[in-house]
Amino acid sequence: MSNYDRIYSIVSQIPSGKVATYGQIAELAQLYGQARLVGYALRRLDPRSPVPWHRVINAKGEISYSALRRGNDYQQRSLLEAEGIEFNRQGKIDLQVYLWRSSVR
DNA sequence: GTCGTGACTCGAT
DNA sequence: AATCGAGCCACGA
Repeated sequence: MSNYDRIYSIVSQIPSGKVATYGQIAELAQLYGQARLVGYALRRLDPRSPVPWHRVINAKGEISYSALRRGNDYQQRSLLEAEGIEFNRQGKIDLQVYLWRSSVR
């Protein structure tokens, strides 16, 4: 089982209406300290993949932008809002409210 | 096999 | 509050 497989399976567990950070996913995938790898894995994911990639954000509660995504980041925000997640004035998500607390560990 | 890169994070400026 | 630099290491060319 590759690291990517673990990452995808964990991301798939995030419930609708909640979000998780890259670092959090890394920990759950037993890849502590390798948050970058999580982003790496999601980058090669297709936008129409079954994995809810849009529920993964950075530690600051913001959407991580990348030139390589070309507009998909805007779509991410729409998807999250459609699930009831709110963005504050600075385009940030309140992690205290929306962060996913995984039962597994 | 080597090398550059990065949807990140954290602590220090 | 905004920026910077270093750390992390699997992946793909």
